[in-house]
Amino acid sequence: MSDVNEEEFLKNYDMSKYPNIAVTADLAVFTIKNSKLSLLLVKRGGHPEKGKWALPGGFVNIDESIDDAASRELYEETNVTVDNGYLEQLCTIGNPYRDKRGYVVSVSYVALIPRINKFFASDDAEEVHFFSADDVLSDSFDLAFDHKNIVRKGLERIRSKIEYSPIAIKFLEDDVFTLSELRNIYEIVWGVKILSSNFRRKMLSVPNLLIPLHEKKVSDIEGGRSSDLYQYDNAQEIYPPFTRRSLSEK
Amino acid sequence: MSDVNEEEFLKNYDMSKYPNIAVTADLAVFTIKNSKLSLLLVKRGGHPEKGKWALPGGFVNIDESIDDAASRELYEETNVTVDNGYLEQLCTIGNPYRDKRGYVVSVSYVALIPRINKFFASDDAEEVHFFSADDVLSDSFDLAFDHKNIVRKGLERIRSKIEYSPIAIKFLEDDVFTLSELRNIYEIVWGVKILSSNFRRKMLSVPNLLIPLHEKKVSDIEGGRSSDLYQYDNAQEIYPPFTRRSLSEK
DNA sequence: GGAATAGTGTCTTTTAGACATTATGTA
DNA sequence: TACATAATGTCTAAAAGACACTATTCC
Repeated sequence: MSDVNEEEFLKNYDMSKYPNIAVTADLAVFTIKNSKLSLLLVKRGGHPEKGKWALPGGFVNIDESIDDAASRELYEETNVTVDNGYLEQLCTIGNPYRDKRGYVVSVSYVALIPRINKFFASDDAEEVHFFSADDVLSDSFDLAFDHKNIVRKGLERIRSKIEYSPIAIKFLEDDVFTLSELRNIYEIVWGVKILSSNFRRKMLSVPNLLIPLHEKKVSDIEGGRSSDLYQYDNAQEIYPPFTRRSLSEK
Repeated sequence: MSDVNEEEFLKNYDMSKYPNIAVTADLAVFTIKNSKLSLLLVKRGGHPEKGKWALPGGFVNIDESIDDAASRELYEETNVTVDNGYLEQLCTIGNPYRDKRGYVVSVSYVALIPRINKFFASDDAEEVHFFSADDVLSDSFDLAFDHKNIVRKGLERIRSKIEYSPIAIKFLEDDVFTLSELRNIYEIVWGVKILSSNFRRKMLSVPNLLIPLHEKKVSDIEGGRSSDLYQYDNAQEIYPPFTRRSLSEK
């Protein structure tokens, strides 16, 4: 091989010599809806897997990062944004068999968002809906491609990550909240009952996790003592973690 | 749009309409060498970034999964296999700027292998070498592409994962080992000193982690009481985790 | 007052940090 | 015997599980 420099090498470089691989960004977007952990799905409007429910997502463009593609595709298909939520990469699946169109790599993400009402289908999506995560993972629910595996993995990611990271707060609809509301998130995500006194002690013992506002929540429809309000401070971790291992089933 | 069925749709499907994106599998392969956590790097034999040290890896073929490509590329470039080690996906980076050749997505992996002597450069690699992980991450060490970010992330993945997963054992060269040898792995990976009595109590308290062989290790070069030998059983997790937070610097 | 939920206090168990003591090998 | 490391035991502290009890709020 002749001793070309890098500039020369790049000038004649032919990217098309590589296999024809397309890349999608797909998102498992979770929220709490009707006291259930729920997942945002879109009904596919086009082939393949037409008419099946699938994770929102789509092909990465040549001029954007995969992370950017994830946000864009979510917004284009469902009009949902993760501005007040949490978004992290989950895993990447790539093999010749998962998509009949050809070799399609899926880079998947997990998102946590507060419950919202402003979502509606557009672009390729024929319909958009939040489903109970349990329902989606049941045998009778048919998801497009290998998206059920991604959902399973995403769910486990969330269930384990709220143990040591304060991201459960991202499910809350207001930045001012009560300990009961936060505890409720944990109970729903884990499907367990948590003793409120122990939960309180734990959360308040984490450095820089919660700021007490010394205000009471204005009474809801419920009977019972009104609760103190808190705000998220800036803790990046919950240490020691708040584990779910020894909690009893709900 | 006419109402074609899926078969018809796929027959005329043109994958080349998607952006020209290439996918690589790249590996951060760690081992313990000279009592240091070390990382396997290859010196790039071709453009771009020619002559720089880089993670082993390469382009995914059209007929293989990304996971398979990772193992294959590692073997082709370095003749290293992870048969007795551990391999997991780390993260995926994709944007238009990270590779001058074009849009190249890197799917990265972390591997843990016992110390080996049987590695040598082949294929694109001009040279193969294990470097101290600390050296690689120092400012003065120049790595190709954004591989330093991957190394940083891989190192943190390992340091946190050995807390709650028994993968530290994958660093050991023999499937029969002493508690001191295992403790030594933790001390090196975390850069801390661990009290042997507490380490012993912890490890032996994890259900199904270690099988005592009721044999002594045949004396090494050291003076001191000879130690009991153990084997890994089948525990998939260390719970409660063995945390590094309160350990003192080495 | 009764029901429901919030908040406080306390007892106990589990787990881990620190370190003393004993055991067993080599030089 | 001196020394080094392994193994055991013990004291203490941190953290969490369980639960009793008090405080508010709505009806």
